[in-house]
Amino acid sequence: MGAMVRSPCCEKAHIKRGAWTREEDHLLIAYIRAHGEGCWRSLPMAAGLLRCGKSCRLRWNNYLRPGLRRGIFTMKEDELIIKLHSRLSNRWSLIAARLPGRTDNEIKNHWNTHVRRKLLSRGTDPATHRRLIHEEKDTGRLLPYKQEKISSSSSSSSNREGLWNIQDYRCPYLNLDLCLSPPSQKP
DNA sequence: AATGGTGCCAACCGCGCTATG
DNA sequence: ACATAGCGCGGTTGGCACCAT
Repeated sequence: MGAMVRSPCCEKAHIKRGAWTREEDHLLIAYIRAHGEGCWRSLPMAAGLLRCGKSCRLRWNNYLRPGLRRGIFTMKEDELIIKLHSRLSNRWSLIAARLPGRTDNEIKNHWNTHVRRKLLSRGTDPATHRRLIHEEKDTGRLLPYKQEKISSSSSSSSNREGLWNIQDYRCPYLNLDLCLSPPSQKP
């Protein structure tokens, strides 16, 4: 069957999946301490783990690697995530690169569970970072911004172009000096 | 106390990109 | 120039913890 373009990431035989145990964590940490991060594919066997390399990499990057700060996101982190998301959209790895100690997975989870709600409660569409509007017929329902609806607002039309209704929600991120290059990139 | 619903997060899946032979 | 392997990313989900009924 030549349609098989890609083999599965792990051999079918005896590969463990699901939550990592303490013992597995210790094996992975010990191996990487001794040998450094290298070839993920060959790591599991060398480290005595019945996992695929991908699973090891994920566990290391998202949970075990040194320098991770886990726990509650601060308000400043939240605001930074919102800023960065407004510029970078769902490019979580780029966002994570600007939040020391946070992983892309963690930020993505945090976004989906907390930040989206926070923005919605502010009347901001989390996908576009634009104002949500109330649909009059459908009481209280928030909809994504539609330009033709804005004329009913009391604000002057001078600010229309930006779609950011600053008197309702001040967007602190319009003048960010951000770029898309990795933060560590040499000038 | 038992059951059903919801929120959360660690981990998985599949795809695209890059390196390598 | 091409095929393949491996890695990294982002979307998605399984299953646990917690809460309401």
